[in-house]
Amino acid sequence: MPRPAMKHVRQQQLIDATLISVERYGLQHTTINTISGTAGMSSGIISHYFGGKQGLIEATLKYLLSELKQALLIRTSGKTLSPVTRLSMIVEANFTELQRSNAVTKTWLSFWSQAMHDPGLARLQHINSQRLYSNLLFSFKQLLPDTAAVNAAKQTAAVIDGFWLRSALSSTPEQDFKQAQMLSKAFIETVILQYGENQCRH
Amino acid sequence: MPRPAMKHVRQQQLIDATLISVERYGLQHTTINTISGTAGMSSGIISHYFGGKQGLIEATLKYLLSELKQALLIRTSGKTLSPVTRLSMIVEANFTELQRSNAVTKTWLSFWSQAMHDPGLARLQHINSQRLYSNLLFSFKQLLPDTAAVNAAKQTAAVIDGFWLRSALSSTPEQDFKQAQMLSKAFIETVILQYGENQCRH
DNA sequence: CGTTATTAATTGAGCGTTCAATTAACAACG
DNA sequence: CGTTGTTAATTGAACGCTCAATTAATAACG
Repeated sequence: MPRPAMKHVRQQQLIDATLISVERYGLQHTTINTISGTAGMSSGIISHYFGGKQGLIEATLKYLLSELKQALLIRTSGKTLSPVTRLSMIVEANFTELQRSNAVTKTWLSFWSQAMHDPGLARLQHINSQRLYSNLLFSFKQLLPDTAAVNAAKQTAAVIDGFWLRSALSSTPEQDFKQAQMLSKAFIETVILQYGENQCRH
Repeated sequence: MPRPAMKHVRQQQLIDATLISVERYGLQHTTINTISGTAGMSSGIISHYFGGKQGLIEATLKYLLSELKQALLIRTSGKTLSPVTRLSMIVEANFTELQRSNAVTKTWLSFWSQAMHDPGLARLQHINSQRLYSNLLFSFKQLLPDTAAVNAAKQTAAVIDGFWLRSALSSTPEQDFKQAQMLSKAFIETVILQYGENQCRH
């Protein structure tokens, strides 16, 4: 059955199966058997398409990173948005349904803890962390003086990641994620408003 | 060598060795051999004192939780502090030298990802998360109306956890932690000040 | 000498990787 | 249109390794 398109399909199926397996068993107890079993294939296929378990793990992380990137692009590219609206879009991109899903939250957390000991994963994690900051900074600079914009961007990045983390670990993730999104946007308003107030008094 | 005090000492030595091992190899590659080797003992001792590897892991997490609790108590108990000062103390307690150390950041992250699949660890994590929020809420309620205080406490908890996470994963943790502490306090000032401004206009 | 503390060796389950064998699809050819 | 050769896709058993737990032996006290 030599089908050239098969490779692409199989790889995505295995990535999906990895997410499901991590959701069910955690990364620690995810084995090539739990993954290949979930995908309805045999264990050998993983080494064949990804060179080994580690290769599949990294491919899965890259997939999540690209999904996060696209979530923002869909909301912004081609459109002309006000800085405040664009900041809202950044928040929303980080709280999409996919990002809130159990499978993905568990996977992100597992990857983060692994990233501290794996230079390859650390690099990917760092790129992602920087991207959030850069995106925020771009919009804040259109609203605030540079120094204030830098601080606002750093604080907002922390708020988003912090809310995301606390929601993911919460016993009621659904409602916590929803409120997290609101409070993140409220936080941005506060930061901007605060500067306006200060300016009145100076 | 039956020394009654030995038990206590050995247990703490093994907990310390666990932290060192997690720092060096990550929780994933931390084995009873890397721990007992670091402690200068043999592997069997872990089962003897903790019933197994998992028991030692949980004891180590409990140790970190108690250290975090004490860091705040030392800064507040017995003293009469203004609400704003107390909020500063809460921030500082979450960014102590111990909490910033490589061994501890790696350990926390590993535990968090495990907590999503281990009810025992999840319970401990949840208690800790709630404690930060409760502590913040207590002081904010002395400064703001209830609704505003609740939101401020949630946002501040997210800021602290978010900054902590981003600093821990940063390639320059030292300076990032330092700035994180500053910007966390700055946010608290902003929230309080912001409310004062609003009141003038209403 | 009995008790407790500790070690060192052993066990057995679980894991990722490898690879020879199998299957399925297409292509070339008569 | 059927036969055959070729190639890619896939399987799953076998292998070697790692690790947590167990065990029995040793050492240090009272």
